[in-house]
Amino acid sequence: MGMKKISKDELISTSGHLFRINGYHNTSISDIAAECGLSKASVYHYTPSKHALAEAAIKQLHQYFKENISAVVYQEHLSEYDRLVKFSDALEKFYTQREGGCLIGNLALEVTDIIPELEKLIKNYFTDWISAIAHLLKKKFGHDRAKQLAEDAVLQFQGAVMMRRLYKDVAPITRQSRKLIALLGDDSSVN
Amino acid sequence: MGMKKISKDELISTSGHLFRINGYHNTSISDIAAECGLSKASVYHYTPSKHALAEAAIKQLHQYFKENISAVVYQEHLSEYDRLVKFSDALEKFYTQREGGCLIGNLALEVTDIIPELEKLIKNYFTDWISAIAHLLKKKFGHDRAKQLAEDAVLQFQGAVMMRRLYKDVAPITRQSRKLIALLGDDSSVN
Amino acid sequence: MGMKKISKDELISTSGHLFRINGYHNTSISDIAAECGLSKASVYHYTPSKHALAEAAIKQLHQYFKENISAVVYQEHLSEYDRLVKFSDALEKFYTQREGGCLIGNLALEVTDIIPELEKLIKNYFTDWISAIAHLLKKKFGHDRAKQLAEDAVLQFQGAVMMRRLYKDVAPITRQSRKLIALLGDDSSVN
Amino acid sequence: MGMKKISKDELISTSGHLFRINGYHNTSISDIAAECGLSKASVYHYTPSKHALAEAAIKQLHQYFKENISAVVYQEHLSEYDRLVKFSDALEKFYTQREGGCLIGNLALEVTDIIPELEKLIKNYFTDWISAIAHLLKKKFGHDRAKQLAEDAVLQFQGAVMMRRLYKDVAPITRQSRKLIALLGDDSSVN
DNA sequence: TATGAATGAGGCTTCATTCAT
DNA sequence: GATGAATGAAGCCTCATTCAT
Repeated sequence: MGMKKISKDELISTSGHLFRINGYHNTSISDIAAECGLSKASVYHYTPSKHALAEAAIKQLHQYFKENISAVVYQEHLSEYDRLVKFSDALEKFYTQREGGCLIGNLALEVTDIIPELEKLIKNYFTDWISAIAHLLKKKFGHDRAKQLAEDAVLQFQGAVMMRRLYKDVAPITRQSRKLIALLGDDSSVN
Repeated sequence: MGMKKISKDELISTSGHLFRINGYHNTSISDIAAECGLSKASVYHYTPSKHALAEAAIKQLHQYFKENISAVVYQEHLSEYDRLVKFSDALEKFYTQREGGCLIGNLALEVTDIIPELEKLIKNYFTDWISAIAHLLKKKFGHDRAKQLAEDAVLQFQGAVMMRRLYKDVAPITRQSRKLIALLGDDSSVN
Repeated sequence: MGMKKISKDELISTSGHLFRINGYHNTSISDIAAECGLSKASVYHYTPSKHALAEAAIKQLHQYFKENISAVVYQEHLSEYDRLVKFSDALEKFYTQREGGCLIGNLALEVTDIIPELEKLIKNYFTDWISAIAHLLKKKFGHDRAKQLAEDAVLQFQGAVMMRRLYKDVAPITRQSRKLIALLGDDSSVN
Repeated sequence: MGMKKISKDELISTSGHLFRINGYHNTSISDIAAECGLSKASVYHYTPSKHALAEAAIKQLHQYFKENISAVVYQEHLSEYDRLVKFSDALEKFYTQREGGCLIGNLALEVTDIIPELEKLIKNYFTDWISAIAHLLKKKFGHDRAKQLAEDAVLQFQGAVMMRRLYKDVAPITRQSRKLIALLGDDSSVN
């Protein structure tokens, strides 16, 4: 009883996982503890509260997003189009792989009113996401329109992720990915 | 104490309202009772359980949707375009007026795993919605493509509604409405 | 299930009893429930919190004090001396009968820092007590000195009650009662 | 983390300090550890339990009392009166300086039932205190009356210390000190 | 129909304590 | 000696639900 069973990072990602799949309220500290092979009390060795766990999970995911998904966007040696493709693919893969939708989107709906501190974090995440896309669209569409298109792209992914959860079908996600890429594609028919 | 006469319908819509604004888990029978001017125990004269209340709220909203929003779609004496405009406007108004997002979308995320009976109901709702839109797009786009476009439209509204909740800005909703209409619009440029 | 097992007043006095005997922290809601023949959850049918129970117990005791102990003090048709005797006897009887000391004195030490709302209530109680005694001493000693003597009398009772708890001997209480009466007695030797 | 070397004595006096200010139940081992710059686990290198800490704190204070406060009482080369003045002054200073009342008095109320071993220790402390005072009063008042007066003096200090805690005013303490001295004062009038 | 009373189950959190390093 | 990790037990409180009136 002194050998680490898990790291704080693992606790947070496990919590995030459960929150995403089952929802915040529907995930008890007991569930988290069980999933981690810890006792309930031990969870509190790593975190002061369930709220804090949600907060940490959001931050962790945001960090992951920055490092593994949106980073390409700022690799200025690549063409905007290439960057958009890479970004979009990464996003698609990300949401295609994990069931249960988008942790942050889900938490946005479920706990924003209950844990006001999270609102800012959640907005930060989406704002970053929108900015990343807008950054690539700016040259072609101008600042304002790029912003709008980016916002729409994000909201489409969120909607797609919800549909995927409901219908167990990843097609909508793939489709939004293609629509995003098409924004910088030659021309033609995609809407 | 209250002696307020309320109808079952009012109870259900009040429940739906609270579920939408505060979430399912974050709305207690007590909250519902208080909002209706009833005692907690009295709520159980109208419904056998909280689950049932969620179920009823979904059905009620679905019904409302059919009667007040999607009905136009099948008024075959109007042009597809006119019907789409009316439908889209109704939808926009619907989501623009009520804060807290989409009851059914929210419930989809929060209670689908916990009350399996609801999954079918929720799917029915979205399927109806998709069908309604697809019905209008069929002639122009063909069955399959219409279905896809309709699904995308729905998912865009859902995403927009989430954004609106987060950023307190209805613009995204309005935008999705216009995009939907543009699908049958004369020419080009909207994506 | 539906027949009253206890009244709110009984719950409060039972709580007060246990707080006085065992202390606030050392009395659990479980203990209170058991003593009342209720389940833990049922306690919350009558009170919103343990804090509130302490608050209510203080108020209840204060009320009892006003109605049954300090009331005599203001029966202006009696001589000051007679009133002091009656008051002092009542006080002696009160503290002699119940083990565990003074609820309010105990709570003053244990929860004042933890439930700041209680501080005012506790002060109110002691201030009333002091005022009652001072009211009787005023004529003989003048306002300021009467106040001091009254404060000392109160503090002596509190100290006596603590000693009684420790040594299981009521003599100190009886002694303080006599000393208080002697303040308006003929003259002589009591200090 | 802290690596602060502290002695067992410091741990005990810090514990006593916290117990006095915040109460026994309201002071956690964590609090004590933090105040000492130790980790929670390290506290257990100095003491086997929280109970033992309370016990040690009482003994430590008792020892302090004997060495620094009551010692004068037995310096038979001084007059009783002079010794009483010195004793009383020391006591007044002692209780005036430290907020939170009397550790031992507080513990008497809060943990006597929960840690029966402490009862004897607490009685010992007060018995020593009473004996010290009685020792000085014996000649003038006779053994029995001296004992009573001493007990009353102690109980008055305890009451005063409680009042001081509640009203943040040291006057009552000072007053009891003067009353004690007056017992051997030349003449009359103090009660 | 309406509701006050009651409750089992469960949720979050704290805490004293142990133990391997 | 010092401490991070872990935990059983317990505490406060909420909640959906039942039932007698």
